[in-house]
Amino acid sequence: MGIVERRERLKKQVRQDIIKTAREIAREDGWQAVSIRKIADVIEYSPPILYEYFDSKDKLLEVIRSGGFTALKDEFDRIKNLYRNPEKQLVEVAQSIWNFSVDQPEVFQLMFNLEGAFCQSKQVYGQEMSIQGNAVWEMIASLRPKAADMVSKTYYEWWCLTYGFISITMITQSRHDVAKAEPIYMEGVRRFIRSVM
Amino acid sequence: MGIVERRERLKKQVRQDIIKTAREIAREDGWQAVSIRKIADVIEYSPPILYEYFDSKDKLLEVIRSGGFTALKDEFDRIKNLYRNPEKQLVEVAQSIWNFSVDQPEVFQLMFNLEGAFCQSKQVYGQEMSIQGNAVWEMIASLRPKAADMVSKTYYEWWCLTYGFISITMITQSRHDVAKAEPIYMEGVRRFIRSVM
DNA sequence: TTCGATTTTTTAACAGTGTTTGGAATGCCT
DNA sequence: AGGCATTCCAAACACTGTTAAAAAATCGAA
Repeated sequence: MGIVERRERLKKQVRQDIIKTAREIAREDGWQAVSIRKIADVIEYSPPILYEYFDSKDKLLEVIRSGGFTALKDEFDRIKNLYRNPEKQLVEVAQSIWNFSVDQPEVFQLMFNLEGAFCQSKQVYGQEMSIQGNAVWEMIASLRPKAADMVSKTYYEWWCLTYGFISITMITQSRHDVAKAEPIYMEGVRRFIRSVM
Repeated sequence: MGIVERRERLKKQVRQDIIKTAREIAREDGWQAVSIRKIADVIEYSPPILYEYFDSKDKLLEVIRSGGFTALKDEFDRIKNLYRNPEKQLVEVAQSIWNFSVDQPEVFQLMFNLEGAFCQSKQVYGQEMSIQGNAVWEMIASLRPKAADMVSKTYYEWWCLTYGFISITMITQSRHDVAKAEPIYMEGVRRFIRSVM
């Protein structure tokens, strides 16, 4: 029965190759340049093969986007368990989002449909960044006793601040000047945290 | 010589029709759905005609984007001349950006390559939102005597805050809930202004 | 091994995209 | 009316995502 297993492994490998190739092209030339045929070229298959692994191009993008949200979420949970101080937690979270956007800009772009990236599935951020069971929401809640409504409002503001900094930096700054913007971002985050404590 | 003038007028009219149609399609079905052939269909010309007015689709988008930045800039200048108090000026500016993003979301999306909109020309925000002669920069500068570096930093933070709020709202909230987010945005703006005064 | 069946892969096509070219139709002036 | 210039479009090219059918490869059993 080793044959079947080997096939399974191969299938998973090809699937991962497709995702990896899509991301590589996107990182190199932008999501605009990612096409089924180009991916097929790289993985050395004919274009229709991709539809054995993903229902459509949009579904492929959705998987990559979803993977990004999951990775971030896991990171937030890890941080929540690692530190006790909610202020420290939030600073670490902010830093991890920043690092994520620097290390995997193409995934970040896809997650928020930036720079020509376009994935239809709307519900993702709604789900992934929703209030229920959200680590960051709970961190903000434990900063200071507050009503749930106020926490949600602060959480919303937190996201706007973070997202604004990162995407404006990503859009306007060259890859070289991004490092210069980081301390401004982190300072803004710290000031924000202190303002709601 | 009235014939030549009539032709000129007609040409300008067609040019405006192209822009208007592109925006209408974008507003209705998103920038992803905007195509040369669809525009040609609406203005009742064949596709090649569009290239008499714009060198490429990207140039057409660039004109629309540029128009958005110019409109905002003019509005900022108007506000600067209208009010004396820099705090009031900035609040008005914030309000006008918000209104702009609500009234002409498709232009806002194109200006920042949001939601699948994609216009190559990178230099635009660099120019339009640059420091030199920028009304908002000067408003921030006159809030409190500060070194130019500090003003630029605050200006950067200002843009991140504004952009973050508007685009996160645009992305996550349904058209119906946008109004609910506005006071949160304006409150954030006021708090920001006070924090740098 | 060889034949038949099943699975895997590809070729070819369709409809759509941006863009260019050649020529046809139109209107203008002499 | 004839010649000229302009305006305009049909057709084509190279792409895109996607699908149907044919081909190729694989496997199981005789």
